[in-house]
Amino acid sequence: MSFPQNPNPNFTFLSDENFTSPFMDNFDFSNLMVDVDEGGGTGLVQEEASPPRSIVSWETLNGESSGSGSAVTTLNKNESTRCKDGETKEPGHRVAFRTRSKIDVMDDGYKWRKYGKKSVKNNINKRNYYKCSSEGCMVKKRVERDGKDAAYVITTYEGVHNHEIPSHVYYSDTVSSYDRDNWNQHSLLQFIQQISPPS
DNA sequence: CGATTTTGACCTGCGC
DNA sequence: GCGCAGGTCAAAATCG
Repeated sequence: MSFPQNPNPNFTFLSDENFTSPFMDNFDFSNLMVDVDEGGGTGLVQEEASPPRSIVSWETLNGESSGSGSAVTTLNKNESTRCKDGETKEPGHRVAFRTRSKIDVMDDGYKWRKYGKKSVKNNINKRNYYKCSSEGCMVKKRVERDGKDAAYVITTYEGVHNHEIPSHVYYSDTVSSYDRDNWNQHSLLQFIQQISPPS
Protein backbone atom coordinates (compact mmCIF):
# COMPACT_ATOMS: atom_id res chain seq x y z
CA MET A 1 0.00 0.00 0.00
CA SER A 2 1.40 3.31 -0.96
CA PHE A 3 0.42 6.81 0.02
CA PRO A 4 0.48 9.76 -2.28
CA GLN A 5 2.54 12.72 -1.30
CA ASN A 6 -0.52 14.78 -0.86
CA PRO A 7 -3.12 12.35 0.40
CA ASN A 8 -6.56 13.05 -0.85
CA PRO A 9 -9.01 13.05 2.02
CA ASN A 10 -11.24 10.49 0.46
CA PHE A 11 -10.04 7.88 2.84
CA THR A 12 -10.50 5.01 0.52
CA PHE A 13 -8.03 3.14 2.64
CA LEU A 14 -10.69 2.81 5.26
CA SER A 15 -12.41 0.28 3.11
CA ASP A 16 -9.28 -1.73 2.73
CA GLU A 17 -9.72 -4.51 5.18
CA ASN A 18 -6.00 -5.12 5.39
CA PHE A 19 -5.21 -1.50 5.93
CA THR A 20 -2.26 -0.74 8.09
CA SER A 21 -0.49 2.47 7.48
CA PRO A 22 3.25 2.33 7.12
CA PHE A 23 3.25 5.61 9.01
CA MET A 24 1.13 4.42 11.83
CA ASP A 25 3.21 2.25 14.03
CA ASN A 26 1.48 3.45 17.13
CA PHE A 27 -1.85 4.27 15.63
CA ASP A 28 -4.22 2.57 13.28
CA PHE A 29 -7.86 2.62 12.55
CA SER A 30 -9.42 -0.57 13.68
CA ASN A 31 -13.13 -0.08 13.63
CA LEU A 32 -15.26 2.76 12.52
CA MET A 33 -18.85 3.66 12.87
CA VAL A 34 -20.58 6.57 11.27
CA ASP A 35 -23.97 7.81 12.22
CA VAL A 36 -24.82 9.79 9.15
CA ASP A 37 -27.35 12.53 8.74
CA GLU A 38 -30.63 11.88 7.00
CA GLY A 39 -29.92 10.73 3.50
CA GLY A 40 -26.45 9.53 4.22
CA GLY A 41 -23.97 10.72 1.70
CA THR A 42 -20.71 9.96 3.41
CA GLY A 43 -19.96 7.28 0.90
CA LEU A 44 -18.72 4.97 3.55
CA VAL A 45 -19.60 1.38 3.09
CA GLN A 46 -21.95 -0.42 5.37
CA GLU A 47 -20.27 -3.44 6.83
CA GLU A 48 -23.35 -4.99 8.29
CA ALA A 49 -26.80 -4.14 9.49
CA SER A 50 -26.50 -2.45 12.81
CA PRO A 51 -28.24 -3.76 15.86
CA PRO A 52 -30.39 -1.20 17.64
CA ARG A 53 -27.70 -0.18 20.08
CA SER A 54 -24.48 1.35 18.97
CA ILE A 55 -22.44 -0.41 21.59
CA VAL A 56 -23.78 -3.74 20.42
CA SER A 57 -22.87 -2.79 16.91
CA TRP A 58 -19.44 -1.94 18.03
CA GLU A 59 -18.96 -5.17 19.90
CA THR A 60 -20.18 -7.15 16.95
CA LEU A 61 -17.72 -5.44 14.72
CA ASN A 62 -15.02 -5.94 17.21
CA GLY A 63 -15.68 -9.62 17.34
CA GLU A 64 -15.62 -10.06 13.61
CA SER A 65 -12.79 -7.88 12.59
CA SER A 66 -10.14 -9.79 14.54
CA GLY A 67 -8.64 -6.64 15.79
CA SER A 68 -6.48 -5.18 13.11
CA GLY A 69 -8.57 -4.69 10.01
CA SER A 70 -10.63 -1.64 9.39
CA ALA A 71 -14.35 -2.07 9.56
CA VAL A 72 -16.78 0.58 8.62
CA THR A 73 -20.44 0.65 9.38
CA THR A 74 -23.30 3.03 9.37
CA LEU A 75 -25.44 3.24 12.42
CA ASN A 76 -29.17 3.16 12.24
CA LYS A 77 -30.79 6.51 12.03
CA ASN A 78 -33.56 5.40 14.34
CA GLU A 79 -31.06 5.30 17.09
CA SER A 80 -31.89 8.93 17.69
CA THR A 81 -32.35 9.87 21.24
CA ARG A 82 -35.85 10.87 22.06
CA CYS A 83 -37.25 13.47 24.37
CA LYS A 84 -39.62 12.32 27.03
CA ASP A 85 -42.53 13.87 25.17
CA GLY A 86 -41.81 11.59 22.25
CA GLU A 87 -40.21 14.09 19.98
CA THR A 88 -37.14 13.02 18.18
CA LYS A 89 -34.18 15.03 19.26
CA GLU A 90 -31.78 15.66 16.44
CA PRO A 91 -28.66 13.80 17.42
CA GLY A 92 -26.52 15.46 14.82
CA HIS A 93 -23.57 13.84 13.15
CA ARG A 94 -22.08 11.08 15.18
CA VAL A 95 -18.95 9.19 14.41
CA ALA A 96 -17.30 6.53 16.48
CA PHE A 97 -14.12 4.74 15.70
CA ARG A 98 -11.71 2.50 17.42
CA THR A 99 -8.02 2.97 17.04
CA ARG A 100 -4.97 1.34 18.38
CA SER A 101 -3.00 4.10 19.98
CA LYS A 102 -0.59 4.63 22.80
CA ILE A 103 -2.01 7.99 23.53
CA ASP A 104 -5.50 8.48 24.94
CA VAL A 105 -6.40 11.67 23.17
CA MET A 106 -5.51 12.16 19.56
CA ASP A 107 -4.95 15.66 18.32
CA ASP A 108 -7.41 16.14 15.48
CA GLY A 109 -6.69 19.81 15.01
CA TYR A 110 -9.56 21.10 17.07
CA LYS A 111 -9.31 22.49 20.53
CA TRP A 112 -11.16 20.46 23.14
CA ARG A 113 -12.11 21.20 26.71
CA LYS A 114 -12.59 18.34 29.08
CA TYR A 115 -15.82 18.58 31.01
CA GLY A 116 -16.35 15.18 32.51
CA LYS A 117 -14.89 11.86 33.39
CA LYS A 118 -16.87 8.76 34.25
CA SER A 119 -16.22 5.17 35.00
CA VAL A 120 -18.53 3.08 32.87
CA LYS A 121 -19.91 -0.39 33.22
CA ASN A 122 -17.88 -3.25 31.71
CA ASN A 123 -14.86 -1.06 31.45
CA ILE A 124 -12.28 -0.56 34.15
CA ASN A 125 -11.02 2.51 32.32
CA LYS A 126 -12.59 5.91 32.70
CA ARG A 127 -14.47 7.59 29.90
CA ASN A 128 -13.54 11.19 29.20
CA TYR A 129 -15.91 13.81 27.84
CA TYR A 130 -14.75 16.75 25.79
CA LYS A 131 -16.45 19.75 24.22
CA CYS A 132 -15.08 21.83 21.42
CA SER A 133 -13.76 24.93 23.13
CA SER A 134 -14.54 27.10 20.14
CA GLU A 135 -17.28 29.61 20.92
CA GLY A 136 -20.67 28.51 19.71
CA CYS A 137 -19.49 25.09 18.63
CA MET A 138 -21.39 22.33 20.38
CA VAL A 139 -19.42 19.39 19.08
CA LYS A 140 -18.66 16.78 21.69
CA LYS A 141 -16.12 14.04 21.85
CA ARG A 142 -16.00 10.96 24.02
CA VAL A 143 -12.80 9.07 24.58
CA GLU A 144 -12.37 5.78 26.36
CA ARG A 145 -9.99 2.89 26.40
CA ASP A 146 -11.33 -0.41 25.21
CA GLY A 147 -12.28 -2.44 28.24
CA LYS A 148 -11.22 -5.66 26.57
CA ASP A 149 -8.03 -4.42 25.07
CA ALA A 150 -6.51 -1.33 26.59
CA ALA A 151 -4.29 -0.91 23.56
CA TYR A 152 -7.33 0.41 21.73
CA VAL A 153 -8.98 3.76 22.16
CA ILE A 154 -12.63 4.35 21.30
CA THR A 155 -13.32 7.89 20.19
CA THR A 156 -16.81 9.17 19.52
CA TYR A 157 -17.50 12.52 17.89
CA GLU A 158 -20.96 14.03 18.12
CA GLY A 159 -22.02 17.00 16.05
CA VAL A 160 -20.47 19.00 13.26
CA HIS A 161 -17.99 21.81 13.74
CA ASN A 162 -19.34 25.15 12.58
CA HIS A 163 -15.94 26.75 12.30
CA GLU A 164 -12.54 26.28 10.78
CA ILE A 165 -9.93 24.17 12.43
CA PRO A 166 -7.99 26.36 14.87
CA SER A 167 -4.66 24.80 14.02
CA HIS A 168 -5.27 24.52 10.34
CA VAL A 169 -2.15 23.20 8.68
CA TYR A 170 -2.33 21.94 5.16
CA TYR A 171 -0.18 19.36 3.58
CA SER A 172 2.86 20.67 1.92
CA ASP A 173 3.95 19.12 -1.32
CA THR A 174 6.31 16.95 0.58
CA VAL A 175 4.70 14.78 3.15
CA SER A 176 8.15 13.75 4.21
CA SER A 177 8.41 17.00 6.10
CA TYR A 178 5.98 15.57 8.60
CA ASP A 179 7.00 13.26 11.31
CA ARG A 180 4.89 10.23 11.90
CA ASP A 181 2.77 11.69 14.65
CA ASN A 182 1.90 14.68 12.56
CA TRP A 183 0.99 12.46 9.70
CA ASN A 184 -1.23 10.45 11.97
CA GLN A 185 -2.89 13.57 13.23
CA HIS A 186 -3.54 14.83 9.77
CA SER A 187 -4.88 11.52 8.66
CA LEU A 188 -7.32 11.69 11.51
CA LEU A 189 -8.04 15.32 10.88
CA GLN A 190 -8.82 14.79 7.24
CA PHE A 191 -10.89 11.80 8.08
CA ILE A 192 -12.93 13.78 10.56
CA GLN A 193 -13.45 16.48 7.99
CA GLN A 194 -14.51 13.92 5.47
CA ILE A 195 -17.15 12.30 7.60
CA SER A 196 -18.38 15.45 9.24
CA PRO A 197 -17.72 18.34 6.93
CA PRO A 198 -18.09 21.88 8.29
CA SER A 199 -21.51 23.29 7.59
C1' DC B 1 -4.46 35.56 35.89
C1' DG B 2 -7.04 33.30 32.46
C1' DA B 3 -7.64 28.76 30.62
C1' DT B 4 -7.99 24.08 31.48
C1' DT B 5 -8.58 19.91 34.29
C1' DT B 6 -10.42 17.41 38.11
C1' DT B 7 -14.07 15.43 40.52
C1' DG B 8 -18.20 14.90 43.20
C1' DA B 9 -22.90 16.11 42.73
C1' DC B 10 -26.77 16.40 40.09
C1' DC B 11 -29.89 15.33 36.18
C1' DT B 12 -32.16 12.25 32.96
C1' DG B 13 -33.57 8.09 30.71
C1' DC B 14 -34.57 3.35 31.08
C1' DG B 15 -35.69 -1.19 32.86
C1' DC B 16 -37.85 -3.62 36.45
C1' DG C 1 -41.45 4.47 42.24
C1' DC C 2 -36.79 2.90 42.61
C1' DG C 3 -32.24 1.94 41.34
C1' DC C 4 -28.76 1.97 37.93
C1' DA C 5 -25.99 3.89 34.33
C1' DG C 6 -24.61 7.50 31.38
C1' DG C 7 -24.09 12.34 30.68
C1' DT C 8 -23.44 17.13 32.33
C1' DC C 9 -22.54 20.85 35.60
C1' DA C 10 -19.80 23.69 38.32
C1' DA C 11 -16.62 24.84 42.02
C1' DA C 12 -12.02 24.07 43.27
C1' DA C 13 -7.46 22.97 41.91
C1' DT C 14 -3.85 23.17 38.71
C1' DC C 15 -1.23 24.79 34.88
C1' DG C 16 1.18 27.83 31.66
